[in-house]
Amino acid sequence: MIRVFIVDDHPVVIEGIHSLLQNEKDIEWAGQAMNAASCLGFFVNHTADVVLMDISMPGMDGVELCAVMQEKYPGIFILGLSTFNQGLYIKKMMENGASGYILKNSSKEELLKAIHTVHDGGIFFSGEAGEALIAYQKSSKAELPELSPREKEILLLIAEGYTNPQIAEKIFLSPFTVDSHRKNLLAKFGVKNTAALIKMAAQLQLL
Amino acid sequence: MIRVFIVDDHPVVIEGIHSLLQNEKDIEWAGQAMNAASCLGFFVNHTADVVLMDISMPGMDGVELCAVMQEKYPGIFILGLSTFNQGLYIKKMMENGASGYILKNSSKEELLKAIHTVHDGGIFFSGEAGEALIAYQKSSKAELPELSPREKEILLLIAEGYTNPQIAEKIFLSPFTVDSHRKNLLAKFGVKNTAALIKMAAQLQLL
DNA sequence: GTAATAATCACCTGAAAGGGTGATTTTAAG
DNA sequence: CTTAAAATCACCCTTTCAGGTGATTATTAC
Repeated sequence: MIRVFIVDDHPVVIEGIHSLLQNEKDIEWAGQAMNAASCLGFFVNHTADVVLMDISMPGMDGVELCAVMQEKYPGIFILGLSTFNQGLYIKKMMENGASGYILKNSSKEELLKAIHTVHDGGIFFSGEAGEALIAYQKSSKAELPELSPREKEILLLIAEGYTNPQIAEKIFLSPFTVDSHRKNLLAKFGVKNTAALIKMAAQLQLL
Repeated sequence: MIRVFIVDDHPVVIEGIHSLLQNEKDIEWAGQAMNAASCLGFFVNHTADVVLMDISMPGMDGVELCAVMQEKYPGIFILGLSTFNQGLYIKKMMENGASGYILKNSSKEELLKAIHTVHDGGIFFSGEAGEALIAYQKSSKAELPELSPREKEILLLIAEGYTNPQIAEKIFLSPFTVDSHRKNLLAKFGVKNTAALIKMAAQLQLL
């Protein structure tokens, strides 16, 4: 018997998964939560075997919650859950100890398979999620670069449309310095002009 | 008796809404579809009163499908459905004839209220959706500019990091022409350099 | 304390972008 | 058929960007 708990801020999704799982003999509905706090509250006095966790929630998101849960309850398997097929998120979830990732547009069969696989200690990726992850890793060795505070600041100003001289005036620096930071940004992102820089920054949610 | 049909590519969502509505006496489940084509197929021989329509689907998306449905079956009320609270989409759905918009993280009560309101010929916005719409209209006079196919094409290439000469070579145009398009893009977006252009394009999901 | 990183400043050069103006040619829509 | 919009091409000039190289001064980590 696998006790399944779900954290998702969409009642429709909770209801949908509940409904899909309710006739499964080897699956027991442990409970549900609509945000990270109420999830953590639940596990103070209860437990579960597999937690289905939405990636995007108000307040603490799935990525963070995943890390906290794994630290406190390392025996619980976490299965990421999202409508998006965003490689970056999948990667972050996995780095934080999730055992798999499944998209909400998966079939009932796929959902069950994911739960069983994860419960048995395996790793599960729904087809599209796997593709998204691979596509992500291919498309961007991206590895969002480590930016210094100054670089982040200047990146934002560049994105706003300010030129080097304008930025220099704005934050009281030499235009040469601003230009150095700008060039470092290009180097760190591995791109060769501002257009590509801003595009990547946007995709990495840095803006 | 209100016959409700749903179009959504997420089985979990279909199941969830089905489950939420199945005990409502004045609501009848007309059917479901997981994409635009199968939805249009259904309405050839059947009908419904209210259609819950996901905004983001593979192939034709909700915005387009909404327009097609409204043209063919003007008597059917359409209620937009999404996990996102993106003002831009809400606006487009409404422009294409939807009668309202509701987020998937709404409660059962809100869902029922939305269905009834729309069925009675009213307009319904779930709280957050309304806020998102207002926030969108405030934040960006953005009004995503109408771009010609050529402009879209060149915008993408600029975002990829290609320079005017490179783009010219790639699509067999004079560099002067590419530059003209580029300047038109800056004008249409109301920005003064590439950085701001790409940032806006990214925010408007044009990349 | 010392090594590594961040932050700062400087200059040279050529390429690219941005502002302005104007024009011809398709193509689509009425 | 006519009008509007899109697409095409051209050249002026100034600013900004990008590549390369090198250097000094905090700040932080070990």
